[in-house]
Amino acid sequence: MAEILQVATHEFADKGLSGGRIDAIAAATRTSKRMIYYYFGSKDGLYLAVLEEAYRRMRAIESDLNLDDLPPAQALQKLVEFTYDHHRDNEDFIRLVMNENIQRGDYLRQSQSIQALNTNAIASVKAVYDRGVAQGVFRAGLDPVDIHSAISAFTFFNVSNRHTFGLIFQDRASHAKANTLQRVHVVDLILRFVSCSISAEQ
Amino acid sequence: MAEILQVATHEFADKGLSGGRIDAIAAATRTSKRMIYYYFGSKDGLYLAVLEEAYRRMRAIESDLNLDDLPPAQALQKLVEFTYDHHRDNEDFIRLVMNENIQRGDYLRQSQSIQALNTNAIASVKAVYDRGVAQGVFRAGLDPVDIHSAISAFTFFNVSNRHTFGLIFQDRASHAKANTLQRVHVVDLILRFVSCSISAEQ
DNA sequence: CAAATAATGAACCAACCGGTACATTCCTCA
DNA sequence: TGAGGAATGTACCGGTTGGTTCATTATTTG
Repeated sequence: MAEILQVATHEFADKGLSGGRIDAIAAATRTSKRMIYYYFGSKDGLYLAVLEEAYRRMRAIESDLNLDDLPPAQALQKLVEFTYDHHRDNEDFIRLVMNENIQRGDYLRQSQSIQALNTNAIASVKAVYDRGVAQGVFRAGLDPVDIHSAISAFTFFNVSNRHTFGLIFQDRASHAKANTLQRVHVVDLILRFVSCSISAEQ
Repeated sequence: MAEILQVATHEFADKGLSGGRIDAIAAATRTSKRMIYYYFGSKDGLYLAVLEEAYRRMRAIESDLNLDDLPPAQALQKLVEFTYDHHRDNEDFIRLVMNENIQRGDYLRQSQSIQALNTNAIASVKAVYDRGVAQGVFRAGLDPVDIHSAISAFTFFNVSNRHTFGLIFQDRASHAKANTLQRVHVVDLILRFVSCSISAEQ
């Protein structure tokens, strides 16, 4: 059953929900199509299980970073770098989320178990941010959710739009650079965003 | 034929390539399925035509902003705001691009006509950025492509991940705020990124 | 006008694919 | 050992869907 989930994760991440084929999943498993329906009931049921499992695994890894041991700026940097690497190395997850957005979040909405997940992520950001504000290195008045959004936006986009972005700029990027925004730049962007000293906005 | 393209754009943006139905498109048109195949040959052919048309329309709108008339910082701000609004108001285009990324850019790659498009966008950014550096308000050493990437990442993500992001944080955002990163913040992020004075990076 | 070509309609098809019926085997436990 | 449920293999089905066949009607063009 774990094998089914694993194969199905890859199939759905690869082809999307409507593009993914139950027969293909069955063929790549040591079990049969019959078993998939026995355990998961329907294609949608399987997809939902895949989605939940992917989010669950994501959270599990994301939890322990021990950011409290570092000064705020370095903690934030570490968080960004971790998120960057993690997204880059888990393309299947990214693609599942993309697909879910194409479905307008219909399946995610069905799953009660996922909703509360990212509250932890926000809590981490908030802790670091508050500490930074208290120490006078971060400017006050920002919403931790916005900081989290910013981090996600970059690291997610970097992976999700790899193909179209890479294609459009491939001529310029004939050099080794991977067509995407480099990690240092993302770190830089975020740190500058929360940083205190800056010229007048607007 | 323009009508077919329009309806097909919506269908593919809505359901994706494999999820979109030729019959549905035909039904929503005043022509017939027979005509779709007469003009576009196949489902893939229609999809490709939709993709090319969407990119073409995108470029057409994007071209004239007259950024040269403004001081660098304001020009950049205007560019960001325009991109933000434009992405937000053209969800169909965003969804098509998402879908194309799920297909790993296979269809975009087939189209020679699209490749050169965003060179203009880069040129705009580069002009503003260079001017800013010359005037001492932007720091030197950045690649215009990275600035463009950053702008795209935010404005695109804001629309593309609306659903999953909104769901996860919906409890927090019971207030009017639309769950996504606000425009002011995106402007702020980008301006801070290119701005000169800032505490030590790292 | 005639010939050729573009445009169109209606019914049809074969493959695909999610899902199921039915029978069988395996495992658990008293 | 035997009863009952869990697990599984095989073969099949019926609706869907991309795509087509054949015939017909406009429309252009020499």
